[in-house]
Amino acid sequence: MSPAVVDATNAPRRRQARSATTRLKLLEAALHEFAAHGFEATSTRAIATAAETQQPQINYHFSSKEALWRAAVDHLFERLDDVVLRQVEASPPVTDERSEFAGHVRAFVHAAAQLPELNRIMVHEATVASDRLAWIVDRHVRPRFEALTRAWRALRSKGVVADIDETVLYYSIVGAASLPYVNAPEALLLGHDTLDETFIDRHADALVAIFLGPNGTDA
Amino acid sequence: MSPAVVDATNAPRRRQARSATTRLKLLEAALHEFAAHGFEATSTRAIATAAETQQPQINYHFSSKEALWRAAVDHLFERLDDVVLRQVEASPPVTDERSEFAGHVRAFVHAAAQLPELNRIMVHEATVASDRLAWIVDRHVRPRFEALTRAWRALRSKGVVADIDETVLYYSIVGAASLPYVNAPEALLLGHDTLDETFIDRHADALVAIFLGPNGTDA
DNA sequence: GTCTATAATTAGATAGAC
DNA sequence: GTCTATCTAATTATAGAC
Repeated sequence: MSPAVVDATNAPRRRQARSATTRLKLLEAALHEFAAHGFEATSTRAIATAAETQQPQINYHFSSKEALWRAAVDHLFERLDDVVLRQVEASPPVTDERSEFAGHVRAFVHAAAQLPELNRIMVHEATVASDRLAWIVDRHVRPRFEALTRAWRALRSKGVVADIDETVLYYSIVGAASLPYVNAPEALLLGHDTLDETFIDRHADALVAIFLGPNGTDA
Repeated sequence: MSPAVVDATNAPRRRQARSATTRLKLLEAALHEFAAHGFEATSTRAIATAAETQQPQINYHFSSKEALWRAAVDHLFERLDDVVLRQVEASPPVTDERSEFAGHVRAFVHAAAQLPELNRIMVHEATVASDRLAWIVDRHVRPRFEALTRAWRALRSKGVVADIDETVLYYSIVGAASLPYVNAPEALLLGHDTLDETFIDRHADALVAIFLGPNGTDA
């Protein structure tokens, strides 16, 4: 093939590849900025600069700032499921429901540390009612809330865990598991690196022991 | 006294009283708005409107938006100490260190529910390093962090509580105690009113049981 | 001290060249 | 698809009348 023909056939492909790259870089930059500052306080210019592109690219690829936010949140929850699944699969197989629950608590602690953006975006949004909050709760939070509370109810009715209300338990576990990573910049100022692997392991061990008793991992 | 004399002596006093009222209304409105939206996303116009005054009053009374934020945060931590002290004094007297710690956990849960603005402002600020975060950590967080970790170390060295790292414990307690109230609008969408008194009591009971064992309140 | 008017920046979104 | 230039609206802070 002559160079002219090669150009004619490959140039569109290269453009498509670059477009996909721009889109992904915008998503990643948006996650980081929205998690750090919240939706309103994040400027589309700051996101574009972090993504090494121009501000109007946001409207071209996502039509609006809010559409970019929703795409970034969807992307983030996909990654959460990946991380949790990988963690659960990497742990030794479990025989009973209580150690299965313990495994999920451990997995969620590691995911919260690995994806601090998730719980940061949640607390930025959850402090006031809004269309964005209603959207994220309907689409992502409620199914997870119901899965966790259902599992806890099952353990509770069998009498193998403490007699604690499921909503109390949900918020206590999520709050205890996420705050060290949501507030990592604060912890650093206090002289503690919560993103250190040994901290994360101690944290996961402590939460399993606290919420499921000293033998949380065994039968 | 003639009306003219009364006016001459009382008008300045009335103006001072109105000034103090404007200042206080701005402080309260600022707390509510900053807690809901975070510093950058809160407009001084919204604060002034909520305080039923004009936007330039903020610069007159506090010189800048950031100075208002600092005054509001100082005001908030004063109220936290009030609420915690009142709670601790209202509970039955304690005989040992473990039940004293349990009383403080209970008091903090009630304070977190009564002053959701406190932990909302903390999470809005703590997700990224900034001058405001450094200020609030140095002035308000560090002394409280050190008091709690010191008390836990004492209990731990006596072997009367679980063997959990003090930094892990601090963030787990604060996270578990505050999230239901920080995220109260989210919980409402899930169908749970976390600001209901019976929820708060169940929550406080659960945290004491979880972190201090089933006999947290006894010797 | 309170209030209106406004100055100086910055925001999200769009037009149009390439 | 990418990029520059720009429109409209909203921001914090200030000037000055009362």
